[in-house]
Amino acid sequence: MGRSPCCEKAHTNKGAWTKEEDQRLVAYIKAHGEGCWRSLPNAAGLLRCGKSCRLRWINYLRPDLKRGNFTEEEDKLIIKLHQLLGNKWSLIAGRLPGRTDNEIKNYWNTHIKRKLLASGLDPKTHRPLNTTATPSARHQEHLAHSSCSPETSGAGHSSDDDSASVPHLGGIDLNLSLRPPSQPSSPPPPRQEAEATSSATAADA
DNA sequence: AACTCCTCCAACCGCAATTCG
DNA sequence: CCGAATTGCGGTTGGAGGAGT
Repeated sequence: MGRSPCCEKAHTNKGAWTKEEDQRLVAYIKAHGEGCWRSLPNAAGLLRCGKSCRLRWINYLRPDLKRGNFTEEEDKLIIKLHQLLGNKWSLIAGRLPGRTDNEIKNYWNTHIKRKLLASGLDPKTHRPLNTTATPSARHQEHLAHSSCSPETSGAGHSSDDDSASVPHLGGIDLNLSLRPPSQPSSPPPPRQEAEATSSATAADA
């Protein structure tokens, strides 16, 4: 139809963002607000596709981003939320003010995953690993060494049978109005779920 | 001191969901 | 109501920096 396609424009930059690009993007969004990513690059004088601009803003330039190390509480919260929601990073991020889905995803893959592995838990299921099925002993050993703090082995869990129970994190109110993924009672209304999350997010800010 | 391997983070890619003409 | 365009999400990759040999 009359609409032009997303980001197949001839000259769009890729790769790392320059300071100038960042400045342009920030300045534009400050002046005009978020949204309309499709037309933003043109309007802001950026040779990027809208997708790229959105990602850069969400993950890096937004002023309300926390950035920096995750606290022990955030750590536990992520584990618990992942236990409930699975790889729904955007939902998890919705419960962690100042954190982005990408950041949490990275943090999960680099730190938490191995933390769980080191303590003998399957990061996917949050259940004890079948030690006989160890795929790579060397890797495992590596993981065990690298980021295994003393309290790790007991960190976010008590036993396997609590894997589905709603957490009672010390001091952290999850306030989840979400269903665990293992509840197929109704066909997925995905985006609404996200909204419910974000509205709940305000509560723990 | 130089080289190699490993880790981490930012960004890209493709797909699914939602919105709009 | 249908189909195309746009947005958002999750998985994956590439490169920079650091640690170890």
